Amino acid sequence: MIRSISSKRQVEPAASSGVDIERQLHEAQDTFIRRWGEMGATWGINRTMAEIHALLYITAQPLCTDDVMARLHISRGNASMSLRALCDWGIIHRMHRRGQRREYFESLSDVWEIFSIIASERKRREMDPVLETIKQCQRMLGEGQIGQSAAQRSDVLATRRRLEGMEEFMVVTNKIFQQFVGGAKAGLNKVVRLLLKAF
Amino acid sequence: MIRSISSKRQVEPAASSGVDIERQLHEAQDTFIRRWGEMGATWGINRTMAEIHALLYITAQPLCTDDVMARLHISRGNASMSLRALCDWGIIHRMHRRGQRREYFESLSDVWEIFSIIASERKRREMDPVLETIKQCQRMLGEGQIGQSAAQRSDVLATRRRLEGMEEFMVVTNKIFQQFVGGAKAGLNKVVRLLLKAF
DNA sequence: CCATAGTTTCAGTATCTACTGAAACTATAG
DNA sequence: CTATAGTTTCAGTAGATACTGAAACTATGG
Repeated sequence: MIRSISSKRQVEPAASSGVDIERQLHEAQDTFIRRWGEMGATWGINRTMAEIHALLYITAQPLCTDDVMARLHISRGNASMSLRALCDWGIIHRMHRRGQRREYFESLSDVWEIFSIIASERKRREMDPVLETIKQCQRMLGEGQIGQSAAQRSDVLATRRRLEGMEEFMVVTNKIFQQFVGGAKAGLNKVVRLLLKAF
Repeated sequence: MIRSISSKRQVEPAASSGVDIERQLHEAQDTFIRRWGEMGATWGINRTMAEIHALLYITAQPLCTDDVMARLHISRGNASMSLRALCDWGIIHRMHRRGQRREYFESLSDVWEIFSIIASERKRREMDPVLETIKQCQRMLGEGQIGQSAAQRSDVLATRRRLEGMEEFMVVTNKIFQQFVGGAKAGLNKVVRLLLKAF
């Protein structure tokens, strides 16, 4: 019996059925989706949102809310809200099919664009507040440091220098970042072109 | 009464006491530490570790475990383990003071170096596995796609194209990244110099 | 070998975030 | 207006992570 199965495989190497192919495609997609979700989770994007996006990206087809629910085993509320959030970010789009009331969603196809959107959002929400805090700290240390002991003076100076170091780093990083992001929207960007030329 | 207070301030503008200065420094440092901890949390570095590092960075002084515990109100176990983890990462160092058995810790002072260490670690833990998964998916779709319907063939091809798009993006991003990181260790790096020249 | 400083482990707990399932609400076609 | 598709809200809960406090363990100086 075992032999007959394996011999069958040998006889019909190219005859994998349509069902097999579909299952294989499905499995490959799920592998990608799962990994993408895990990565998203450690990047401050919640797992489900990352998975929905991965699904739309990898299938390269418009799917409706029920498709997403079924494929990822999530509730209607979750699917609906997550899809809306992804639309708000602009990394997926709503799509109508004429003659159908039902709405479909599809992912942007350009990875550079997707990442530039995500990255800009993260910069705004995470880098900018830190820069603001650094400035605030600098203001707090800018006033009234006359008359203290030498030791205190040097402590204040040391902290100020550290704040400056951090500020400089973030400002420069932001500049690089904006080049990367701004350029990405116009296809292969300036930074990339420069780098590929240079190395 | 109110007037007398304000006039006193005018008369002695430079006479803020040593205690005031210390409190002010302390507050500014805490502000930074808190914000840094929040940022770390959304970046996959846990809040306490980020705070410990922020403390050592911003005070610019070697502190011992008990200092850290007291300043951040955390338990001995937590402090000890987090300090060890930071040492393992290499963004803080142990330091001995002669004649004392007690160990002190101090932060690297170069922000570029700190970030290149953190970033490399994140790349290794998060980007690399994704690249690996993409390759795995490609292998899964590389075999046995003969004999299926035209629709199935096109689905498989579409998914393959998406995998390729993602792979290309990650490979290029990794290259940029390594330049950034590798160069950072040698002070202002190649990427930065290129960019500052170009823009 | 003892005393002490320091480190690691761990069970229990607190905290946080995301998710479900249901209900309420809104929009549209007929 | 009614039926239906679709969206939003929310209370309760599940699951994950990180933290504490204590105990066990390790290393070192004397």
